[in-house]
Amino acid sequence: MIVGFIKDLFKDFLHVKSHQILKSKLSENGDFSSNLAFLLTKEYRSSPMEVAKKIYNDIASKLPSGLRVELKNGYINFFIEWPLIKSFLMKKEKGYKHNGVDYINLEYISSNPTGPLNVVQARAGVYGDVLGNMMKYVGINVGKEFYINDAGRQRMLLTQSIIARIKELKGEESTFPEEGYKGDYIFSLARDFVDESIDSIGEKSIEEIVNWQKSSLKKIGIFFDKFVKESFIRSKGYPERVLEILKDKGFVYERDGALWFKSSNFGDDKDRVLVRSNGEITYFLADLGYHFYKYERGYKHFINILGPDHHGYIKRIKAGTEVFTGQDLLEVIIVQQVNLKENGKKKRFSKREGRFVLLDEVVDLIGSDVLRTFLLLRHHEQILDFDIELAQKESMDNPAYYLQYAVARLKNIVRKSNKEPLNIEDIKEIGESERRLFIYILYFDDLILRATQQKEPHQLLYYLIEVAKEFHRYYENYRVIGVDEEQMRLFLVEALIKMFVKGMELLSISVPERM
RNA sequence: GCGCCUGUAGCUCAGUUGGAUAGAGCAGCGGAUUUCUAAUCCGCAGGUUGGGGGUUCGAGUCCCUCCAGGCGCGCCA
Repeated sequence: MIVGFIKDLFKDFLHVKSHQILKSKLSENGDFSSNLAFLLTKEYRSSPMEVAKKIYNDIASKLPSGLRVELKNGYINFFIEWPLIKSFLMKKEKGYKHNGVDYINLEYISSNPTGPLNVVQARAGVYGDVLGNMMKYVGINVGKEFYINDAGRQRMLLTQSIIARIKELKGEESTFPEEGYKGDYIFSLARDFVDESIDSIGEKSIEEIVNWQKSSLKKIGIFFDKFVKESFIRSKGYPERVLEILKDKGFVYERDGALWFKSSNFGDDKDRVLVRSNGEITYFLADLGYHFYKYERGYKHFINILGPDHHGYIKRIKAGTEVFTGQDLLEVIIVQQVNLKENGKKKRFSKREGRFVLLDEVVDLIGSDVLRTFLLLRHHEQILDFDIELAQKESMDNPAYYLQYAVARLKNIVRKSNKEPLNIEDIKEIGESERRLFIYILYFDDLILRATQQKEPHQLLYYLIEVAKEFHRYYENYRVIGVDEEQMRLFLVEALIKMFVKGMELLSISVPERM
């Protein structure tokens, strides 16, 4: 935690809110810089450079060995030299001080079990998965959860669709439900359950589809701590319990035979139905029940990752949750859509019509590493175009290989060298190129913390690509094996391997031994 | 109409909760291998950050407005 260490030098200036220690872009400006002087020009009534000088006088006596300071244009620039790098590398603990909430529920994908997973769902999946991994890495206690909507109307439609196909198979007369599911997989389910009793088809087909989904998730390296079924939530009476609380607090009223939640009190466009006039509860009330179940298990903060078509849902689910927790505990993150394209032209994506790109197909075609990288390569609020032909054609240019190749080169050096890396205590000096790489290693934990706080996993991917670039350049210019510095450089090589392995584990990109 | 998101190089995108000279990949052009893996590296070229106004030491980033695109607005989930 090099950034925190530098910031601690400025103990007298903690009141300055937007003080930042930034990683410098240009090496002439040092490794890190502080913008503090700019923020204090008013208070000190003098120019940034003058302020910087005063600040420097304050901290000069506290500077540890290996930390050099230069003042430039009002910036306070820090140069990290080997003695300081060494002391950081020798520290055992990461030194994260995460403040506040540390028991977080992270819910993502949460699809209807009405068909196999597709590429669109995989985006939110990969995003949530990596975010969860990073949270765990920085020491936050987080539960990754998948909510299975195995109840309600969509389930009924699924069952009806299958029954209709079974009748077709048997040559009986049947009418396919108007909004039924038309995908090919319905035929295969129909064949599986052709001799099944009508009553059990619903449950068995859901079971089957959930298994498909779980195997797809495994295939692309997305993992959950827990799966929760809507049917479980309903059978345990959670929706009713929430309903009672909402009633007690006076947020429920009856109109047209239905029960409504006063979500408009919380900034929603209009009120929302909790119980339909036919007595059935809505998806919304069941979902509130699910959130109550999360709350009951002691979670202090909930994060839901949803698709953009759900943004109209945010207000009401936040409002409902706030009523029974008494606090604003729910945070909703929208991961933007994936546009499926075919030869540059936009393709209609509809689950019911059965026209969508199956996750399994894509993974088989381009591989999990390439797909994950492709999905993580953009900010989650950026719409992403996915063209399967193009993705296949360009898969060789995918950054996943660039990262993996760097690791393969590193591991190859270790294999081929017959020497041992130098003990860190015995390393007296390093070159500038090595120093730059060590700085990347030092900053790694800071970067993860930043990416986690901002909930932007793509930052980690970009960072690893940047380090890989720095290493590939190093590799072209310096030899490890057979030179005087071999053992020192072996130490660097092993440190880099550790960092890449850690980073790629968080991203669930596989680490090759050779390529 | 209202709400949310987006607009940065020919294309696809990064850009530090406002920081120094806006960066990468692809595409284009030109180079580098008797030495640990060329799935690599180096160089050249490419920009009115959608338009306009504002806030300030400083704006791609914040505010206002206009333009363009996407998504949502159900007693579906």
